Amino acid sequence: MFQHWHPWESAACPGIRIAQGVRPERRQKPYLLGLRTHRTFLRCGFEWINPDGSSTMAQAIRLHQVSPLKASCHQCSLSNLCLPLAIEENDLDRLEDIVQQGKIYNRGEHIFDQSTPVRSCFAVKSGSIKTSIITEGGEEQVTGFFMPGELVGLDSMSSENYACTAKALERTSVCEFPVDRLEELTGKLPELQHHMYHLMSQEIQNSHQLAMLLSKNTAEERIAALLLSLSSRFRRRRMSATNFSLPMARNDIANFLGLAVETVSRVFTRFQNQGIIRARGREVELLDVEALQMVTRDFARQGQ
Amino acid sequence: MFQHWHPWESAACPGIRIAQGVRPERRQKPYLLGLRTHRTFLRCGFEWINPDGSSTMAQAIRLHQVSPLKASCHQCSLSNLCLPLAIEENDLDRLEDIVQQGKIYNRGEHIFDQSTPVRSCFAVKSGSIKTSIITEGGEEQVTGFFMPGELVGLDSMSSENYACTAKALERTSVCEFPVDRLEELTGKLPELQHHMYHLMSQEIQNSHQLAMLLSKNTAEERIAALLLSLSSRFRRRRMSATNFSLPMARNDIANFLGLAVETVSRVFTRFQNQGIIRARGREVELLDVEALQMVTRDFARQGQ
DNA sequence: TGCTATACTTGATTTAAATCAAGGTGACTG
DNA sequence: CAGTCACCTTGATTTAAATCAAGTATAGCA
Repeated sequence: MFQHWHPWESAACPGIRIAQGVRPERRQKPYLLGLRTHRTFLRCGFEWINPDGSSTMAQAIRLHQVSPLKASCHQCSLSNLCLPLAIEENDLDRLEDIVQQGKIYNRGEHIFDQSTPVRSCFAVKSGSIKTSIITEGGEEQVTGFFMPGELVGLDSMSSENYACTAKALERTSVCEFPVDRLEELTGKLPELQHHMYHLMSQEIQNSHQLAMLLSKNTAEERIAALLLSLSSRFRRRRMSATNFSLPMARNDIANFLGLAVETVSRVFTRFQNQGIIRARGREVELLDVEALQMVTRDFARQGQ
Repeated sequence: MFQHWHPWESAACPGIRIAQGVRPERRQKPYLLGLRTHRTFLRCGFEWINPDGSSTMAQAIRLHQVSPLKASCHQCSLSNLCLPLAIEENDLDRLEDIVQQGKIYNRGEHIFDQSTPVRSCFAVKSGSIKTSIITEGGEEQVTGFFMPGELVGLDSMSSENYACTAKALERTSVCEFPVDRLEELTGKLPELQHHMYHLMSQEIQNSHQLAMLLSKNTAEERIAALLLSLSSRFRRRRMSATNFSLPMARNDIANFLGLAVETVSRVFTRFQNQGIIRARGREVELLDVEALQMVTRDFARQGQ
């Protein structure tokens, strides 16, 4: 059920800072609210919301290392996952003409920021990225995690401004596709256009699956689903499906799945005690994939 | 924050039937679970999952009334909301060539069914539609409500099978756009292609907003947000923004927002007691829009 | 006009998960 | 190598919302 799953996220987001002495009112009957992950006020990447409501810009320190090499989708090991997937060998040159390859971002750096003008969408070449949207109040909702070969920024295609912020979870290199040129090209290559439509509809489906998970599933089910999603995505990339390193912090998992960090931690421990997984920090080993699948499906079973 | 909001749904879904004597296990410590809306087992439209796990097909009784008139986007009152919005007057003929206009569905009828081959996407001409996805277990998650001028089926563009089921919430007429011909046309009309990308990215954003709502907001906040979304969409259609009739049942609202029906009912009552709205059945009057906006934003405020 | 089914409401009780609190762990730094 | 900081874990308590239960409207229909 959750096989085809793109969204996932992570990042020991170093930009996060807790505002001091701020007590957001959430409930009708105020109850001393701490500043929980789940509803964390944070530096928005492009601006920092101060406790008094004012905001100050924070300069993003980026490292735009444009590779001297010409883009070469021909040789890319991800060509069967990424956009080249949809293109004939002979048309690949035309994609290479528009792609800017080799930008590298360090952990925590922003690939693009919410509410800034859209220029490009990006394919992950190595590393991983999380995307999140941030409300006026400074609350964050992680909307997805992206692995090599996946396209980031589809939610902003043909919009004025980016709808989300994309942040590198680790040292990450990306290929950049300027949207206007990409649109132009898809107008000429029907297969590429078809693929873009497909990717975008896929993205909608993923997001609906996430909504479903958030609205109907328990903490255990959500986390099991995420682990399985990661597992299958690692497998597709020829990496171990049972032994991997989470690119994201518990914090990000919690935010993505609509849980508190503590809950995520507890579920990990519970799964560990049940012998379903072994986890030490971000290192995870899935010991019993079937059991995990049972957890995600349990709720869908009728009766016994 | 929730101004640009498409998803919404409804429908006094007459297909819903409660399976007898079935007690799905959801919790670790089983607790006599009833068959709640929130996790309702229902006839999937195309098949009915029996308590014993078997399934029987249910024949959809449709009414394909193809209008004798040729499609005329030129005269359509929705041309400033629908696809024609993106097309030059002179190119409109080409859109009219591919659109099949005038199919009418009665309340509860399916426009298309999840897991059946994709043929077309649909624009609502009058009436309203809800889309939902259904799991193996027969659980439903409403993913969106669609009003006149909005496009249904974008989550299935360029896919093999429909990713969701679309159901008429009331007597509804639609225009049908065969996907293959639409793709072909967008290859020739760059503005139309741009618009399609835009609509689809919009759809992704909507879905992310929904995920955010589900994961971070209280019942009151969710319902206030939905009411405001409906309000603004009615306004855009030149209808009263404060006095309207909900096209969907409480049931659908609950499902869409990840709540139990009882909770929806209680919040409606609470809002009414506070003088924010007046509601009698599906008839709703927004008495204090500002107050509603406060509710949705409250959580986003820092401190007092 | 009453019958029936579905939709909606209200109240009492239970629960999963959030919150608060206070630890531990581990990596980097001066 | 002690100090710092971010991240993670565990326990006790609280809470919003679900569940269960039992109504009351409302609409369609014979």
